[in-house]
Amino acid sequence: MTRLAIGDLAKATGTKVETVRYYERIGLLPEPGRTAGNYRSYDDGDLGRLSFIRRARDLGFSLDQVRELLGLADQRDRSCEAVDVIARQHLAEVERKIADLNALRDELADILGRCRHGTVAECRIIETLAPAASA
Amino acid sequence: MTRLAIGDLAKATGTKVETVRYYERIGLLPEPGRTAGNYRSYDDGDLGRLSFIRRARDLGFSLDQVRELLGLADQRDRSCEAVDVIARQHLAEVERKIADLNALRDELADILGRCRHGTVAECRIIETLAPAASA
DNA sequence: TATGCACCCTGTAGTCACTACAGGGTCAAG
DNA sequence: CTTGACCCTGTAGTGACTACAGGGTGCATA
Repeated sequence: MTRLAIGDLAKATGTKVETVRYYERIGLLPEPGRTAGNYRSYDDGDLGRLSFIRRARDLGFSLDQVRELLGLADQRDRSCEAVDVIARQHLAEVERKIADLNALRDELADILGRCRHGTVAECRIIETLAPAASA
Repeated sequence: MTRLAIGDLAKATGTKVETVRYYERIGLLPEPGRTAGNYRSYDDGDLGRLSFIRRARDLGFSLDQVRELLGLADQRDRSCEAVDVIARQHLAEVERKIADLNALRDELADILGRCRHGTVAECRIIETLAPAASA
């Protein structure tokens, strides 16, 4: 039975120590056992759970979504439909963000393309930002 | 000479009243004059400045970048190179975010495509999240 | 005149997901 | 026996707002 200190757990999952304690504080990780010297002591189950959390975070799921996914992952006999729904919602959200950013990029590129590199007074970028021409 | 109450200014620029006060607090908007009843009183200059801020924010510039752009906009005789640099940096940042999100979308779509809609125990999504199979 | 209502004021705390201290304790190596 | 790496708790900061609580102002209507 492997016992891990918080630093080992953090390193094994690419997490900062403070973040591990933060996840514990918000109830995402269970309170681990303690050593005689009051150090947190983790096992393989904790390692798996934290890996799950980090992987889901890397995929852009919010901590609330991660919490739901963790809850679902434990009910092994249930249908995985709820899991699918969360992932699908997240995908839709990502696609919306991409569309927004694409529009933004086009607008920025357009503005930049019109800059003639003169003085601020005749700068198209500033002009675009201040539509009504004021101070 | 038009005099605007904070609510009018907010409405005219599509801003919330609290946000206007927040911009004042962080020094992005100057402290306006006050009426006898201690209400903030704005003029056209304030309207122009807030419009500028909102437009820049809509284009995704950070408040620090907005602060710089506002400072530059006032130096009408300077070269607009610094303006161009800020905008170019922002464009690069937006393009980086788009690339990241595209990669994320592909990964999510891939995971979702592998879901066979059975039980959680055999769910590909959960499996993908927990690479080492633990609880 | 009273009263209702929309608007305004200040100050503080909450959001999200961490991150960064300050000020201390523990433990193994040299 | 001391040095250094690690650990502990608790609090405050990040960005860009947003949301109260608890009060004051100003105008129209009954």
